[in-house]
Amino acid sequence: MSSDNKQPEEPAACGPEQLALIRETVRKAKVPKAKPRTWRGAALAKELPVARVMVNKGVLHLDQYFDYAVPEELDADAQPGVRVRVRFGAGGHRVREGRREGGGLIDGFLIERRAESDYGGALAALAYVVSPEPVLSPQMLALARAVADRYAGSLADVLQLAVPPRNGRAEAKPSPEPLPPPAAPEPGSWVRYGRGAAFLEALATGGAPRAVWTALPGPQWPDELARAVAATLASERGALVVVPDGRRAARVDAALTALLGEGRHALLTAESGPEKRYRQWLAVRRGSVRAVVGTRAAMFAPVQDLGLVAIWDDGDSSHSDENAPFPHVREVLELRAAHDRCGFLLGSTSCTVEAAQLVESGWALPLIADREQVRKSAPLVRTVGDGELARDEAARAARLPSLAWQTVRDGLKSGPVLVQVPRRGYVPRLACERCRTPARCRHCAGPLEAPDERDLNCGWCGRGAPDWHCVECGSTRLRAQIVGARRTAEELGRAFPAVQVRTSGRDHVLDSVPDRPALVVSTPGAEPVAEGGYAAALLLDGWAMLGRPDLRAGEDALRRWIDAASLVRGQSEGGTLVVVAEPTLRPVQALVRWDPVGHAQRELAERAELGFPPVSRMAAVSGRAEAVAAFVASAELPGDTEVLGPVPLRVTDSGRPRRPGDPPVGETWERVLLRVPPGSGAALAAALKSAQAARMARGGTEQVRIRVDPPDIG
DNA sequence: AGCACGCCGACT
DNA sequence: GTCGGCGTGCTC
Repeated sequence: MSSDNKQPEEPAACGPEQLALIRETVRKAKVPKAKPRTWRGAALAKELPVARVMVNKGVLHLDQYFDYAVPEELDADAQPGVRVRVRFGAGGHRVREGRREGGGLIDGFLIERRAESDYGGALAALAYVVSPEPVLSPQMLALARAVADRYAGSLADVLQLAVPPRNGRAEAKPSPEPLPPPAAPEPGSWVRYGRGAAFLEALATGGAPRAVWTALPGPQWPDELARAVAATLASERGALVVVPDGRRAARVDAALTALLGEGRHALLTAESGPEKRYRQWLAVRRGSVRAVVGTRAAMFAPVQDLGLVAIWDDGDSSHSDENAPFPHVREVLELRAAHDRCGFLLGSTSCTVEAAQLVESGWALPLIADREQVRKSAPLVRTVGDGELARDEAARAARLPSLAWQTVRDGLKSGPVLVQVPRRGYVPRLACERCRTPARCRHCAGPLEAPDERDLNCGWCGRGAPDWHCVECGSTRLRAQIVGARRTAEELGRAFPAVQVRTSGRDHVLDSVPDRPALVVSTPGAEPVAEGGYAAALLLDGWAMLGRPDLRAGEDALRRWIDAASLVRGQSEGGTLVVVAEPTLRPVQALVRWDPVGHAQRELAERAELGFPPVSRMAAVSGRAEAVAAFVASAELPGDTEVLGPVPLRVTDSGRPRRPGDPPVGETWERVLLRVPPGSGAALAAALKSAQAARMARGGTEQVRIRVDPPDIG
């Protein structure tokens, strides 16, 4: 019985639940076009008595709507976008003690009101409207659908990411009155970039410019982002900035407050609790606040009259959502820019291949500074190669080249010195022993792996490579680099006993260090900011970074080096950086020349040649062997799809905690990679989605996971 | 996923 | 005759 329910589940004696009774009698009689039956004793809404509802029931139904009748008493509240609860499930037919039973109450979103339904049967009624707050706007629905399509995922999954859980207390509070738009800001340090001021001007006058911005090293970028936001607000439109972590969100937040004062922007991060977060989200949706800065989940923030979407540091892996269908912030913001016809700004001190592709395709314009500006803000970069290290007797003993010793010693005279060591657990990729060219499969160009000492096979298609030889130099010997950087850092500390050694890493991250001599040992991404800039920096074991079995190894290494190098004083102030890595390698050269864009462009050209993402698009299908095989066979893949594999799915790091997406304990899984040429990505996603839907409809109980743009392809 | 309906074998 | 096995299919 429902008498103890707090929610208005059974609104009235002859409320919607009674309607189901009649439904029993009508059920067998097929009525071709179903106007909702005018059930005895139950008044329906006079206008548009049908509610189309997106039912929140996991993967089961892929993007299917269900029609419900709207009882008269819910007519006013049952507007498009509100949360509703409905009875759903086969149990709904059973009647006991004059009451409809079974078919539990589940959540849904009211998508639209209609005059009639195309469903053949009789409609159940909405149980109740959770709250009249329209949390799902038509634009957000369209965006969520586009994201679901792009990633072969379900709309329900995307909506789960896009609309935060309700909090009644937050909803009851009225949002503050919106402040008037600010005046257009001065360009500030944007003048350092060729078209920087013009970009702001375009935003301020209601335009929708799109740019890939290669930011100069230094602390100005939060202020520059804030000015782009302010310019957009000045045009009476909203703006959204997504950054990788709370630390950087706080910096942009501070810059916005400095520029605009309080009340014009919201900070949406996971750090504030659910109530506060939902309150801010509502303030944004209701139009009280027109600018948002936040982390990943903020990519769906319901900013009204969107004029600008911006992402900072798109190469950072936290821009990839951890939940199905694993959308990436950059891709979602691209979709938003296209849907809302708004401006787009991708900023980074480095450059991803995807960003280079946006420029190359002409979709976005580059915002770059001239070489003179770069020289002013970046340190002097010097390299020590492996060969040099081998020749240097002293270096071999101490495992550190003399140039590095010198640089540290000199640096410590005038300030802190940063030592970047790679994180533990990097599994290096196989490469030619002589020239370090990565070992690739002759058939599909996937990465070669050596599961045991003697066998060599491809990590993508699984074919063996018994007679491998290097395509560049002909050598037949492979090598995998062993890392000893942590120890090197310890030795360094012993070598300078008078100097304080501080560490920053995964477990505890230092925010900043004071401006006095100290050795600061840090893993990539955890580098503290030095108040006056580091006097020098040492980047150790570039090999470990470059040798990771990942398509992005080079790009990631360069990004992390640039991040560290950005904390060092410019070369005009004596800032020096030494990187221990082969100077002939592309990412190393790019660091020396401080040319992340050139690096990404060359990488892009190579990917196009080899048929790698993002030029081609890939999707991974994983599950038990038979399930994967059956799935791939049943999918009507585009004609130009290449099927690579299957290969056994290995969990590389046996000690690491289990993650969602890992196979269930005790099961052995396989993975197939699907690859399509440019232009067929949407067709591939659509094929995968409909194959998955068909499988579900057939009652496929076994798990088959689909991931478009898989992150971990050697 | 649940959950009911349905169409075959051992029981009062 | 009818109780109940779980194979199939539906949920507005």
